[in-house]
Amino acid sequence: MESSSSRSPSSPSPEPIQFPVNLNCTTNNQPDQRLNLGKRKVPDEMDFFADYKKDGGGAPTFDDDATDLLLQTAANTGSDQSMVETGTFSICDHRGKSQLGVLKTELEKKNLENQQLKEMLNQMTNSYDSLKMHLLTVLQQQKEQQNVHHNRGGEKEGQNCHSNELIMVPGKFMDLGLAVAADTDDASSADKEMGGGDHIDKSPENKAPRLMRADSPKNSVDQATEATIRKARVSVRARSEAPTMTDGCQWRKYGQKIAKGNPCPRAYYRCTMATGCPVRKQVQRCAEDKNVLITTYEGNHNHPLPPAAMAMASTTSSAARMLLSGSMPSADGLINPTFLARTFLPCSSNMATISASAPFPTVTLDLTQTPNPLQFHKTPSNQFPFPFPNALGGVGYEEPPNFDDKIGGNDGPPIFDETEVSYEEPSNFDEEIRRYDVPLIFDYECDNIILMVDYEK
DNA sequence: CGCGTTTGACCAGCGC
DNA sequence: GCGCTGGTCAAACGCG
Repeated sequence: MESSSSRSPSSPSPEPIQFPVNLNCTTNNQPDQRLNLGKRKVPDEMDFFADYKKDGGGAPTFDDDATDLLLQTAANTGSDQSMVETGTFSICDHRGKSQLGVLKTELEKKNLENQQLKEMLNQMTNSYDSLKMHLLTVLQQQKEQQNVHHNRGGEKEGQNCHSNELIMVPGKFMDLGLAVAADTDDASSADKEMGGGDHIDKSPENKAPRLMRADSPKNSVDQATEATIRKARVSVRARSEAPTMTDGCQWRKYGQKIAKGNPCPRAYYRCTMATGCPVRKQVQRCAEDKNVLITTYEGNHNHPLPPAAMAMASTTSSAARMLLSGSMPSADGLINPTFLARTFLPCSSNMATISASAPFPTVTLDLTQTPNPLQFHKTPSNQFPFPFPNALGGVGYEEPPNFDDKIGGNDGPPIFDETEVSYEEPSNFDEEIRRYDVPLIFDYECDNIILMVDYEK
């Protein structure tokens, strides 16, 4: 935050900002770089010196210069050149030897602790993987049972009935999801899915089951979830004085309506970043609180997104995938999406809700109650336990033409180093950050940036 | 002149 | 069948 917020807003050339999400505290932003710690070979180092600097524990008489000198001693074992050059050898000699031992012990302790933490992480990852596989297996079994049921009793009712019946039943979004085309990489099919740019899902064929690939259970479930999410909507509630949310995409207004029960007009936008992009959004102010802007996204982008747009898209798509996945049936019945939301989003337990009463499953992200704006969170790796490529809101994993120049990668989304998150923002990123007071959540395992937008100032 | 917004009309779905 | 409602279209309009 320091590097992004302290920089002059009128800085002509954007420099990479170092988000302080640093697992290993390599402290690039620490003012004192004389330690030259970057040459050390320990990859997963921790800044155990911060303890000394903070509370002086174990070395109460240290000042920073003395600490540096001692560390030089430790780094240059066998050579006293540095100490001689500083002219403080006699002062630090005895204290340095004792402190060197303390530091070595501390280093070993931290390495051991680091190893234990790694083992814990591995165990948690393994448990998560096994749980996920178990869930997918159960889902597949239930799906097969449902297919058998519909084959027996639902044949004369036709395909439309098949999907319509399921549409309103919580926990059966999987079947609803199968009713939509899955080939969204194809812009034309995506457009067709949205009604060819005219009407959304008004043709009966759009509701007919069209895709049931006999892939592995995992693929089948993932595809179904993916399709469901394409169908789903994500509603974002945020406080804003602006007429619309700036989410990084380009939108064209194509309609406005006064909806029932809300005196504020509802505006309809479609994405204009690419021809034929099926993504729509609706913007409406809350009837109860005019300061609250409700933005509802629908559809998938068929084009690459700029980083700023990817952030918002990641938020919506992640929420959709998480909560819709949580709405799928489990062995013990319906998994409570609120439970999942509070499990995976503990910092925002009241933020995410899901509605199955609407024609489409709708996820609502309430960002008007963000507890800690401007606070960076290091999320657990299982915060969003499902992959979310190109899901709702469209996290396009294709780079824009100049994406490589900005991110520095050739394949896929921006890759964040596990030990140091570095990211070069677009030219207006600082402005966006300040404008929205955006705290960032990094899901480092998924290489995902999640913008939690709090418009309230 | 091109592009985006506004706004009334139109259409489809749904409930009664 | 009718009316209500949500969603979209498209002509008119404004702006740079």
